[in-house]
Amino acid sequence: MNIKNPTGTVLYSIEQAIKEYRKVSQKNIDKIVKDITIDQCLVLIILNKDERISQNELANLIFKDNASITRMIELMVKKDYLNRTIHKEDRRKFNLEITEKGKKTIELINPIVQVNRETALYGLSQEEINLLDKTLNKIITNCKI
Amino acid sequence: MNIKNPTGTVLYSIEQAIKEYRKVSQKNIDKIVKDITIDQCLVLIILNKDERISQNELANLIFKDNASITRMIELMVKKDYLNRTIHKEDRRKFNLEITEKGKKTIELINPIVQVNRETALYGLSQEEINLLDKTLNKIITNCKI
DNA sequence: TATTTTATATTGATATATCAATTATATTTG
DNA sequence: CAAATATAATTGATATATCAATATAAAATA
Repeated sequence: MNIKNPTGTVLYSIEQAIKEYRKVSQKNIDKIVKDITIDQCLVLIILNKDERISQNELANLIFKDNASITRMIELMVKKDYLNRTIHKEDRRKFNLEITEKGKKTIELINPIVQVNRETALYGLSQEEINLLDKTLNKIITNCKI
Repeated sequence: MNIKNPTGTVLYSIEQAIKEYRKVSQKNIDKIVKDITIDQCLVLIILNKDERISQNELANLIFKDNASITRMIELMVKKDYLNRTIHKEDRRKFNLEITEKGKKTIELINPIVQVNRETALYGLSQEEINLLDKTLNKIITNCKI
């Protein structure tokens, strides 16, 4: 176990890993796009795959509260990354549409995201990654019960 | 790889694991102590081991910004978990002292923290945990470079 | 159909995260 | 020793996290 771990559990290492990853990722994004966070990037990337996704689903996908998503999207609309229009079939919902600026931004950040992931996982074998994922999912299941 | 992973990388699972762990941990703490967060608990636990620690060091240990620590401690003083006095040798620093209420709280939360960790790691072998820690530390090192 | 329940999203309050600028004190260096 | 530099912590501004309460619309049910 790591010396610099004041709790002595691997759960601390999990937190540390994700924090370091987020830090380096944000730093690399900042070099290319000035006014976007990694979570906002993730929103763009997810919407780019399927624009019909609701704010609710989006919140679940990126582990955020509905309230947080509301405010994130507000900002992203203000910064012209997204358009928001009322959903015709279900008037409680909204359509989230990626703007031209949003699309260009996705093009810019896609390679960075790739590099970030490769950087973080450098030197890990596929087997090691699979095992990591498997163990983490055990923990996720344990915590959900 | 997990179906419910929109990014397709294990880094998403890392984030998910720590979020679920924090959620269940906070829920269990709430049952016993009303007005404390898991990060504030961690502050108490760390200070309980060594009260001579500075705010700076504390921030690094729990992956927070100096500014965040300042405000967290402010609150913890207000809620009577900590006392804060000026450091005599270095007048830029402060002594952080756990109050009686803080000490009682530590007694209350210690068993919960244990249970939380056991819950999260239930069914994992020691070997599996060691490997997890090792892999995570590779990622941490990769991101720090 | 009217009422109740559920789902989607917003708002308000408060805490935390992050960055940059600032204050105060210590340490280093010329 | 004086000036420059470094360190510890705070403050301000803005974004995000979280919880509870609310508004609105849709779906279920009596």
